[in-house]
Formats: sequence, C-alpha cells, structure tokens
Amino acid sequence: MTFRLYDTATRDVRDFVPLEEGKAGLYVCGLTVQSEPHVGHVRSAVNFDVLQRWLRLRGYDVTFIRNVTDIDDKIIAKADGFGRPWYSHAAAMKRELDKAYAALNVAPPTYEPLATGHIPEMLELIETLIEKGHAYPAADGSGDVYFDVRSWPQYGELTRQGIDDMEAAEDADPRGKRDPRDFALWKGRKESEPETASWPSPWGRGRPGWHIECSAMAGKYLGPAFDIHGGGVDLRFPHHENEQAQSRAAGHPFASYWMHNAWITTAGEKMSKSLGNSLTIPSVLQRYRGIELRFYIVAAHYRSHVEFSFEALDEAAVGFRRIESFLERAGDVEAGALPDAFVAALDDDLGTPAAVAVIYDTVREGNKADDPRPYAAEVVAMLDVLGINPADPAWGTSGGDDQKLTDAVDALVAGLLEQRAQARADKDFAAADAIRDRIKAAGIEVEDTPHGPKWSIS
RNA sequence: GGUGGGUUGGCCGAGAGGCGAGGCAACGGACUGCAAAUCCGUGUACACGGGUUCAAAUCCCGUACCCACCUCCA
Repeated sequence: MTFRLYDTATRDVRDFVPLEEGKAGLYVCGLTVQSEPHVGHVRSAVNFDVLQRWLRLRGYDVTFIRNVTDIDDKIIAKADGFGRPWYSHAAAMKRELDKAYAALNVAPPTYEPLATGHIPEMLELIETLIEKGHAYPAADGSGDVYFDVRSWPQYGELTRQGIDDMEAAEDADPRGKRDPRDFALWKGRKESEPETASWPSPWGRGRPGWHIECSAMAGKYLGPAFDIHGGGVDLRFPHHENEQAQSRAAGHPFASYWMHNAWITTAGEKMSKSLGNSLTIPSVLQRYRGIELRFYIVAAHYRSHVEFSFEALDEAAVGFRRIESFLERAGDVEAGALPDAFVAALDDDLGTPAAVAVIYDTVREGNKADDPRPYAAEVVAMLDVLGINPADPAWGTSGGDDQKLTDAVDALVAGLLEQRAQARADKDFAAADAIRDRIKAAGIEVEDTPHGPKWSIS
C-alpha cells in the first residue's frame, strides 16, 4: 500500500511518488508574523505536522521547510500601532507563534527560514527572470520590478484560470505595470517607509514582493524541483500561482504536488487577521488544553471546512477524555503496532477522521478485554502519529507546584475516603454518600473502581 | 464575470454505487448499596426535482441556498 494524496493542481488523489526514492521534500507557507496566531493558523500547522509525521513513519527521509514572512506591508503598518520598529514587532509575533506551535505539539520543521535572511537569493532569482524576459523594472522609476504574466503562457495553470477572466484588483494601482495582473517581485522604497525596511538592489533600495521569498527559499533548501508544497486554500491564488509561475519561468520545475488545507471559520465568517477576536490561541488555551484543541483539529479532515464552535470543541474534549481515561486504567505501556485500518486511513490522503474512528474502536475493545494493555499499546502508537499522546513529554510535565498541590489534596481526600470506606463497611450508605457529596462540593469527583476509590478534579 | 468547494441524523463529523465510520447527547439494559466508569442495545440521516442502474447519500441533468479565491490572508 502506498501513501496517496490529493493534489490541488490535478484535482485528484494520486499515489505519492517522490522525486528521489526514500526522500520527501516538503515546503509549507508559514505565517506572516504580524499579529497573534489564531485557531486557523494552527490548523494549517497541525495538518502539515501530521503529514510530516506520517511521511517519516512511512520511512521517508523528510526535509520539511516552513518559512516565516517577517517583512511586508502589514507588519510595517501594525508595528506603527504598537509604537515599535517593524523588526521588533515581527520578532515579538514570531515568539507568540512559536509558543502556539509548542502548545499544540507541532514538531519543528527541518528549517524555518526568514524572508529577511534571503534577500540575495531573491535578487538573484529576480535577475534571472529579467534576463529571461519574464520580468521588468517599472517604467515609472519607482524602483519596482514586476513579473510579466503575459510572457508566461501557462500563467493560471495551477488554479485553472485564464488571465483575461481574472478581475483586476479594485485597488490596483497601475503604477508602472504593463498589465494589471503583473505582480511585484521587488518593491522600491517609498519615502513614508522606514529606512530599515529596505535593502540595496540593482533597482535601488527596496524590499521583496510577497511571493518571491517562497520561490527563493524553496529553491535554496529543497532544490529546483521538490515533492510537496502546502498551505491554506486562500494561498492557491495568487500566492501559489505566482510562486509557480516565477519559479518555472526561471527554469525550475518546482513542486510535484500541491496540498491545501481548508478554513476554520467562526459564525460563518473566516478568521481574518483583522478580527483579532477571542479565537487567538492564547485565549482558547485558557479554556482548553492544547491536546484537546489539537484533537478537535485532527478529528476533521484537513480538506474539510470546519465551523468552529466552543460547543463542538467541548464535545471533542469530552470524547478525548474517554481515550485518556482508558490509557490511565491500562497503565504505562510502550507504543505498539499500528492497526491496518489506521494505516489505510492515513495512507488515503491523511484520513484522520477514519483514523480517529479506529482509535475509538480499539479503546472499546480494550475496555472489554481482561488485559487492556495490548490495546492500549496500539492506541498509544496511533495517538503518537496524530501528535496527541497525553504521555508525550511535549505536553509538559505537571511537576513543581502542581505536583505539590496534588499531593496535598490527595492527603486531605484520603482521610475522608477512609471515613467513607468505614461507613460503607458499616452499610451506613447515607453517611458514605454525604462524604462523597462533601468532596464533590469541593470540585472533586470520587469513583469506585475494582482497585478502590479514585478521585479526580471534576 | 472567472475558478474552486459545500448542503449528511438532536449536534459534531466521515464516506463517494450495494453490510448504518466514529464521537457527543438522549433513551433502555447489564454491572454497582447508590452512583461514576465500562459494556450491550435503540435512529430507516444524506438540500430539492428529474434521470441512469437489479441497486444512488454516492453517477448524470436541472434547481435552490451557502462559502472561498480573483494580487493583504493559514
């Protein structure tokens, strides 16, 4: 059985055939670090994290590049609002992003290049495009350089659009463009912009256009041709279309497969960066554990639109706790083998919903069995693939004060449970229940198990 | 105008021609002193109208509604 994935470019599910046997080169568009990350951003990261884990488990030597855009219009504009330089703002938001990734157990990529660290590579690519007749410096002396879409007949092939069918942007400032659809490879510095946000170039000081960074960095770290390019659906056009056009026009075959994750919306609206609402990662993590949010994300297919709601997240969290309590009952086990159905699910375009169903089936079998451990071993292995194994150290240890607090509560509850045990032994159930109710009033649930009573925070 | 996607039971969410994915909730039962947990059972769900087929949620035609992208976006 081979891994199959949906390729946006061909619009069908195809066998994954890497360019080089046993290796997989993966480039994913990360974020523009302009504001706090929200649930939608993290969905993309989690989806591609699962892809990375699956490819590795499938035996591929994976090179995973996920870039960070740390210079662009919005960053400059937003930094102004904070009263700090653009680079300071970008760095601060990058730290928030890293925290969010860590909180969701998103494994780090092989390398995480910054746009500002690759200006020479971009300039080189732009010059190649000019030499080949696919780009030109603006005639208006602005210092801008544009990609000439009319010079590239395949323009629009990724998203199956004809140039003449495209609407020109309403706010399109024709500037020095030959065609309104031409896009900026390089932006000449404007007087209003900070000097620090510009770099020297053959066309004067300026900064890179948005798309060129990905072409340059993918080329540098993965080579002119690589296997998979990913990102959110919104990036298909213009970003990915432009990336592909400029890379291929420069003579690079570029990506073999394109993967795009769907949106998470709220109240029917997409989470735009401008909303800045309650769905930032820090705010969601005040109410739910990272592992619960990740489970919620992974329980839906990456290509399906998700309408975010706290009710749905609640349900997911409750369901996930059933898996966790099964593992607690089973005790410590090593990861075992993956059930065939689970492997088949992930091989089929990362079918995580079907994979989660296999986890639940296994949990049920384990709950029925005299010895749950073999089942727990399978469950642990499956959870590891999805990045939601509660025992994974990535979720952090609750040591220190938490542990001291737990010990203190345990000592107090233990005394009460002894009294209750005595009452039960005396068949004085009214007294026994009164003790249990009193403990419950403090927010602690008592359950009787074959191994004696157990308490947990309710 | 162009391009892509969607509409599944009380709710979430898979599936892409033929045994009702899975979860949450609800109800009944087993277990329990009672609970909890766990297990067993209970649902005739596929936007609408036609069509193809022995068989359609799944394919075809049409209709309605929703969403995304068209140079800031995960």
